[in-house]
Amino acid sequence: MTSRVRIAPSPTGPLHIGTARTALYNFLHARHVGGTFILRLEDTDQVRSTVEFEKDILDGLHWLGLDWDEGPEVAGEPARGPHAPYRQMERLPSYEAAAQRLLALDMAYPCYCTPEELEADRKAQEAAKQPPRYVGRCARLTVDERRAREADGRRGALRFRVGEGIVAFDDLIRGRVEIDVANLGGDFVIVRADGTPLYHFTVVVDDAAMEMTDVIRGEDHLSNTPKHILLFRALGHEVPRFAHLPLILNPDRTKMSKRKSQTAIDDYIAQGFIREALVNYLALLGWSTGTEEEILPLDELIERFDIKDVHKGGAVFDRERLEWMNGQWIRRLDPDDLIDRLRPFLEAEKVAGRIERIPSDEEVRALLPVIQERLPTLGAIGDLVGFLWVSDVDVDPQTLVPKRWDPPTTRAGLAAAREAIDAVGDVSFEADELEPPLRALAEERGWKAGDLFMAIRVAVTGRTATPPLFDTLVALGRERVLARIDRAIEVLPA
RNA sequence: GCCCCCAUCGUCUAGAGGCCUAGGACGCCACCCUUUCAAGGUGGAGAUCAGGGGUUCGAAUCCCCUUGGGGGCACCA
Repeated sequence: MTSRVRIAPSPTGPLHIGTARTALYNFLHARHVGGTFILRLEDTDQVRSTVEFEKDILDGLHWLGLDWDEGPEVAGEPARGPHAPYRQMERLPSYEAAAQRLLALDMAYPCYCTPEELEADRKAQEAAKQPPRYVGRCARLTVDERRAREADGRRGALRFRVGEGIVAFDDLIRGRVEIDVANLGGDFVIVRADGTPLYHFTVVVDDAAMEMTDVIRGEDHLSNTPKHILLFRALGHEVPRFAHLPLILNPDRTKMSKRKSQTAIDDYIAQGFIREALVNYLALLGWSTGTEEEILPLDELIERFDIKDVHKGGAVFDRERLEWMNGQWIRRLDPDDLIDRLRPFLEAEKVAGRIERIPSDEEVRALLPVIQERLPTLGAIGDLVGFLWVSDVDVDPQTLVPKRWDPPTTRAGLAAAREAIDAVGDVSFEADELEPPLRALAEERGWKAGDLFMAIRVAVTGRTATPPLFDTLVALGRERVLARIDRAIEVLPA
């Protein structure tokens, strides 16, 4: 049978790094083995689920290039795949039917315990240093007793009988795992008193209905797997294979969380990380090719990926390494592509008031040779060359004076440089034409070229670190260079 | 508290009994290149392979124990 895998996010928050990685691994596995990648929305938590988050998650997965073969309808696009709907709140009847079946088989029973009773049980167990578990108060209720409680107006939640014994399975990544049913915490609730189904139940009903063959998910579900296996069996369905991925960790090695790390894919996108880098980085967080290659495009990842090579230990998310990889990928982008991707960031700079005008594609293209290898992220564009698109720059008199120079020398240097630059003229205002006269000037006056260049750099950009000076002067244009040097001379202390 | 999982440089990792006086990458430090900043190049510091027992002629690699870390035990997902 061909392999069927899925990503089943819950729209209770923006697309999370961990969800993205799980989606990626499922996607890589599906594509590698020629299987089917399914997207299912688990929105049964009505309180926390929103359509905004739903859209955010879908957009994020698309952005990453993780396209699914089967999934829910979105924005007018019909659902894809033979198992629609792919949104759990639209599948309520199937959970209801499954619940009725388990009830009829007495594999599940209504539980009328109140939250207070349950809470009291829990406290007592905690005090006795016992693991929390459902005590089974409603497990043996007779039909009459149930009827009496219903007559009292009490609505029962539905609990699944876990029974006893050992549940074992062969995890694709971890090997054989055996868990005693006695450690599951007793009979667990599968349907709330209000009739809405719970995660452990819906996930199994759907995985069964959608014919999933491999369930690839985070290690945090490892301990829950026996519950799922029990449910698959109770439902009379074949149990899929499981693969539990190592967790992505905060620097303190706890499960990656919003509180301690940046977890929203949106934020990475907004900062100018590109999909190739994020995908490449995430793929290598918990898996490796076994070789020393690390810059790998998606098609290459698909070709090399094997679920059996996934690591067992958790991996700390290292933003520095992601940034390095992002730089690697930015350098590999085609000019037109880079220009397109830079545009939203230039617009954002404008909106934020950090630049006054958005440059044309041609302007940006001319800059590419000197900025492409200097961008760790797309968002760094403003910081790098934003001085090009503002009318004036603030020049700090202190930094304007090179370390080995004093104000008078700087004044003389800038004045002489202005003259030399002016002499180059408009027509030949190019890097190759500007450099010789300025070097000659430095030599003639006995200045270190670096000092003279630094004074000019600060005068025209307001900063000490910029792309190569002559390219910068050309990008600025003759008029502005001359004007900015004039202004700089004015701010110099007397 | 109970159950489960995990354990190689600070971090991501290579390593599936001898090729390991443990390799690569990020980060860090030098140097080279160089007008600054990057990029690139070269070199360096950095892991007694968590510790202890076995098995074996031989163990980072296999087994056991200990320790440490993590995850799970909801009418959340």
